[in-house]
Amino acid sequence: MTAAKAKYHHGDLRTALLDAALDVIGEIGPQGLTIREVARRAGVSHAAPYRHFTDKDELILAVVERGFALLQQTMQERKDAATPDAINQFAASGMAYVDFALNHPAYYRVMFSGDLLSSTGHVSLQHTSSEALQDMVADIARCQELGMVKKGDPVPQALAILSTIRGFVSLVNDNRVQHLLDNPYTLDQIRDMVLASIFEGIGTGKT
Amino acid sequence: MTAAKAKYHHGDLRTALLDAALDVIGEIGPQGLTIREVARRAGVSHAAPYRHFTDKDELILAVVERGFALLQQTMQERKDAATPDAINQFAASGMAYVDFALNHPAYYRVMFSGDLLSSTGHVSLQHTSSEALQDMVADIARCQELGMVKKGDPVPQALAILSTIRGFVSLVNDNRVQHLLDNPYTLDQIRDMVLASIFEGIGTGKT
DNA sequence: GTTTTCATGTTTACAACATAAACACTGTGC
DNA sequence: GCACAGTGTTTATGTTGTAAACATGAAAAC
Repeated sequence: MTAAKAKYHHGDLRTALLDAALDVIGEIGPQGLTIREVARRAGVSHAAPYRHFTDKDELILAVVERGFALLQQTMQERKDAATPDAINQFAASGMAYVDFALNHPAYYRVMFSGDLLSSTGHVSLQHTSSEALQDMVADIARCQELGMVKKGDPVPQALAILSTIRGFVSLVNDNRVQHLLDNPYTLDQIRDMVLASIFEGIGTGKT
Repeated sequence: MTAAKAKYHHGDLRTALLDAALDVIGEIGPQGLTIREVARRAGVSHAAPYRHFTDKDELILAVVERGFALLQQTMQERKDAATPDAINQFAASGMAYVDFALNHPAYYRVMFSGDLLSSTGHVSLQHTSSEALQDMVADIARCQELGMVKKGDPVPQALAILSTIRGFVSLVNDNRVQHLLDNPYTLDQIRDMVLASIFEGIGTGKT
C-alpha cells in the first residue's frame, strides 16, 4: 500500500475540505466556490461535505472563523514582538492587520467580502469584529494618556484608522494600486505612507 | 386597453432589466442576482435578457457602469454647488462620494464588491477608477499650492484619503457601525469625524 | 471473537440556474 | 402587401445546492 491510500473514510475530511475551500477562494474567488468543486479537490463525492457542514454557508463560515483565528494570532505575535510601549504596540497591530490581508488575500477576501453569507450566521463574526474595534479603542485610550493622540472620544478615532486600513487593503487586493507600484514605491512604502497619514490625523505630533 | 399592455415587444427591456437587477441587488445582494429572477421581475421569459446582454457578467457590468455615471454626476453637482476654492471643492467631492455610497448602497455594493465580475471585463472600470484617483491627485496638488496640504507626492495622499473613504463606507454598509449610531452620534457626525481625521493627517493645519 | 451501532461516505434524485438553439411575433423599409 | 431584422419565447443541456436512501468500517457491547 502506498502512503496515501484511497480509504473509504478519509480521516480528516473536515480539515481537507476547509483547505480545498481556501484554495478555491484563492484561485477563483469566493463567488466561484462550489461545494462540488471543493469535494472534487478533496477527492470525495459531492455529497460528502454535508456530513461536516449543513450548508454551503456553514462551510464558508468555517473558513472565515479559521481566518479570524489566524488574524488574531498574527496580531498577537506582532504585538509581543514589538517594544511594550503603547504607541508601538498599537502601530504593530495595525501593520499586522495590513500584512495579514496582503499575505493571506484568500482569507481576507472571504472574511470581509460581506455579501457571501446569506444574511444569517455571521453574528459571532460581528462579535469578533467589534472585539477588534474595542481592542483598538483601548490602545488609543492608552496613547491618549501618554499625550500621543488627540483628546476626545477614541471610538471615532479607532473607526477612522480601521476605515483607512480596510480601505487600503481592499484597494490593494483589488489591484487598484498597480499603477504606482515599483514606480517609484514598494508596497511596504505605500503602506507606511498611508498609515502615517491617518496616524498623523489622530496624533498630537509628539514623537 | 389599459395603460400597461402586455405587448410582445417590451419597448425598453434593457432599461427595465437594469432596474430590476438593481432592485435584486438591493434586496438580496449581488450574489443573489439571477438572470431568471431579473427576467421574472421584468415580466419576460428567462431567456429574454440574452437579447440585450450576452452574459450575466455583462448585465452586472452594465449596472456597474450606470452606477459610475451616477457617481460621477453626483460628485460634479456637489462640486458645482460648493464654493470654488480648491479645498472646498475637494472636500465636496469626498463627501459626495461617501453620501453616494450611503444613499445608493445597491449601486455601491455592485460597483466595488470586486469579486463579482469573472476576472475579465472590468478593464474599462479600472480606467474609471484610476480616473477618479487622478482627479483627486489634481485637487490635492492645488491644495498644496495654496499651502493647505503637506508638500510631497500627492499620489499616496490621495490613496490615503481614498482608502479612508472606501473603508469607512464599507464598514457602514456592512453594518459594523451600528453600535455607535444614535449613541451618541449621527451617521453624518461620524462621517465628518472620520473624514476630518484623514484630512488633518495630510493637511498643514492652516485654516 | 462476534455482533451491533453509528459516524462518515456514496448514489440517486430533484429543483433552480446559466446558457444555447430553434422557433414566433411585429414594426419597418420596400 | 411583403421580406427581414430585432426582440421575445420554448425547449434543451449541463451544473449547482441539497435531500434521501443506501453502504462501509471502526469502535462499543456483548
